[in-house]
Amino acid sequence: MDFRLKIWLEKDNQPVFGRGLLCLLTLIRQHGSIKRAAEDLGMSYRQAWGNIKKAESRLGLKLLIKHVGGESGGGAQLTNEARQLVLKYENFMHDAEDAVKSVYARHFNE
Amino acid sequence: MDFRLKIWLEKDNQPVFGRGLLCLLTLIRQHGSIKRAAEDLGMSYRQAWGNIKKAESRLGLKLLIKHVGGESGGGAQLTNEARQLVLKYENFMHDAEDAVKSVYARHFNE
DNA sequence: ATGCGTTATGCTCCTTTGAGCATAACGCCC
DNA sequence: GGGCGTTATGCTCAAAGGAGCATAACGCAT
Repeated sequence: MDFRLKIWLEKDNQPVFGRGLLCLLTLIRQHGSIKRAAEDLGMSYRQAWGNIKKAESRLGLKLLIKHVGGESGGGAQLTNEARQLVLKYENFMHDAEDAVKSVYARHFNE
Repeated sequence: MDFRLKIWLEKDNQPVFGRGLLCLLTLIRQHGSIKRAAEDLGMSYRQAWGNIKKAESRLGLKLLIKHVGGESGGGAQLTNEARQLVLKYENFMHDAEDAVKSVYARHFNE
């Protein structure tokens, strides 16, 4: 017996940031490209792009600075707001998981 | 900005108990009937019954003692194992929510 | 025997969600 | 100008999950 946990941020009762975006933005930061980040996650570019757009719309802020055409074909970089959000959510999720883990141990491992 | 949280128990990497079953079993206990519990939750009897059956199969134990026919047409009662599981999960979830709530406050409310 | 209310179960329909295809636009490089 | 790689976006298809309908079986009450 084990437990699982999902945590995400909401704004106006709509989901705006969860583990999916965390992974996506982290990889975009590494690669400088939405396309390659999506491939790394095994998800379609189509979905990655749509998720980001929806989150941006709900949050009311830009997460990515994107440029199309040029030397490498184009690319994407995280805005300052996106970097801050990634950091905040990452720390929050990590601490939350630890907290729940200890609560679980207290309730289930005797 | 706010957060949301989902917690459930797993066995062999398969979900076996979450908020849905908690509500369902609690209402079955009150009403003595799967049908009326499902109606109270606004879900179909079909789904309620299927969820319970699947959980029983994955857990490898009976959650309900059911009888069909008779005075009131039939009914269902929780087994001892079900009552224990409900209690354990309820306490675990409650404490986990409190814990995450305080983690959230620490990270987001300054 | 008939009726009633509940459990038990299959089947069809609808909605959601993601996958994948097809383009278009763009800007560097040759 | 042609090719390449990336962003941008619409469309179609398949898979999953829930809703709801249609029965069947059962056992008490009348």
